[in-house]
Parts: sequence; C-alpha cells; structure tokens
Amino acid sequence: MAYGNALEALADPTRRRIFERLRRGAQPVGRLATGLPVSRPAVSQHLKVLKEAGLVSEEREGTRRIYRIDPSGLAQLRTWLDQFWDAALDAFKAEVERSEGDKPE
Amino acid sequence: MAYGNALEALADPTRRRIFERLRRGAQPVGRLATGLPVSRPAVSQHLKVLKEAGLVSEEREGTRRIYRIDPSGLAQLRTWLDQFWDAALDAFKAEVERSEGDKPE
DNA sequence: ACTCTTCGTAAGTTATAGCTTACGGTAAGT
DNA sequence: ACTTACCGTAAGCTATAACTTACGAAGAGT
Repeated sequence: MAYGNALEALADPTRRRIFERLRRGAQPVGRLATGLPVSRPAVSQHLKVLKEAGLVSEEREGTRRIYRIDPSGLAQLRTWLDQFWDAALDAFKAEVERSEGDKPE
Repeated sequence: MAYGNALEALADPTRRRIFERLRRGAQPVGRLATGLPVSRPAVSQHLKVLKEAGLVSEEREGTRRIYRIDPSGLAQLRTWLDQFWDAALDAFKAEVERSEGDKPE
C-alpha cells in the first residue's frame, strides 16, 4: 500500500508546490527553497517525506543534494487510480443496462 | 485546482477505506459504516469531504442517502498525474541523451 | 587549518484534522 | 399520531502535522 504514503505526501500544498517545481527538472534544496513561503529546513523535511513515499530520488553532488521526480511512486498511484476508474465505468454500464431493461422493447 | 481537494480527501486512511468500499457499488451510509472502526457520524463527515472533492455523488432515496463514486474528480486527478508522468519521462530521455553524448561514437 | 556553503536533524510551538457523544430533522411503517 | 430507522450537524477533545530557530556535519575553496 505504497500509494497511501504517496497520497499523504501529495496532500500537503507546500509539498505539491515542491513536487511541481521538480517538474521543470532536477534541483538542489536551496534552489527549491527560494520563492517558497517556508524556510529551507522545512523544505528538507518535505523532501524527506516525498522521498519515503517513492515520489522523489536524491543524488549527492558534493555538498549539494539534487532531487528529482521518481517515476516509481507515480506509477503505483496511477495503477491504483485506474482501479476506481474501471469500477466507476462498470457501475455506470450496469446502471445503463438496468434502465435499458425498464424500456419496453 | 480541484485535484488538491481530491488529494487531501484521499490522504486519510479511513476515507480511502470508504472510497474503496464504494468500488463494489453504491451504498447507503449505514452499510458503509458497518465494519469500519469509526462511528457512523464520522463516516458522514468523511463522505462530506469526499463529496466536496468531487469524488463521490449523493442520491436521496427516502430517508437513506446512497453514495457512489463520481468519475469527474477521478478524471481531474488522472490528468494532473499524467503531467508528472510526461515530465519524468522527458527528464529521463534528456538524461539518456546526455550520456549518449559522452560516448565516443 | 580556516572559512564558507549547503544541507539534515533536534527540539519546541501551534493550528487543525479526525474522532466522539448528543441532538434534531425527515421519511416510512403501524 | 406515534414510533422507528436513517442520517447530518454541532460542540468539544486530542493527537499530530507543519512550521520555526538552533545546531552540527561534510565537502569545497583559499
């Protein structure tokens, strides 16, 4: 149930902003922090959560830590979401067939 | 940014259990509450959050309220997720091309 | 060796999400 | 009309998530 951690991670608005920033490419912590309304340590804490959720990966480069989006967590979320998508469509299909049965043929 | 509300709604474990129960089909509140480790009013509160997030819809049937999965909120989540999917693939592609450039052809 | 940069972690504070019980409203059955 | 079933909302409590400042580690440059 790794999708649970991913959902909890992406629930926070600040964490979403960080994650959306990484869409433009890999970045070190300091650069991610500039422009955000929270302190740099806060960004570090958020990145830790995102990493544990499998949403970002870390690469050390000297004293810097470069963070980038990790597709693995994303993939799990997608497959989980698709289950509901299919279920909702099936329910809709069943609903249509039910009302079809009401029609006088 | 409706996906934000959807993510926050699905972040809670109890709310996920309710949502996953609805995958089997539409159900009234009382039936959803049985088997869950929380009280029935708690389930009502969770359903309210899910509804405001566009993830479930409500249908009144006498004194009962039937809840079912609403595909609209799901669709918004999917499109939002796909943006990161594409971005991550592009970044990966760029990374490969960069290391390809290092190779002596 | 010393300094500076970059970053993670610890400790402490505060807002709030999730839960409970209590209550009221509405529809259906007798 | 009275009772019963089903449900939403209000009020209050509690755990904790998100933030801050302070500190230390670790590498790069002089």
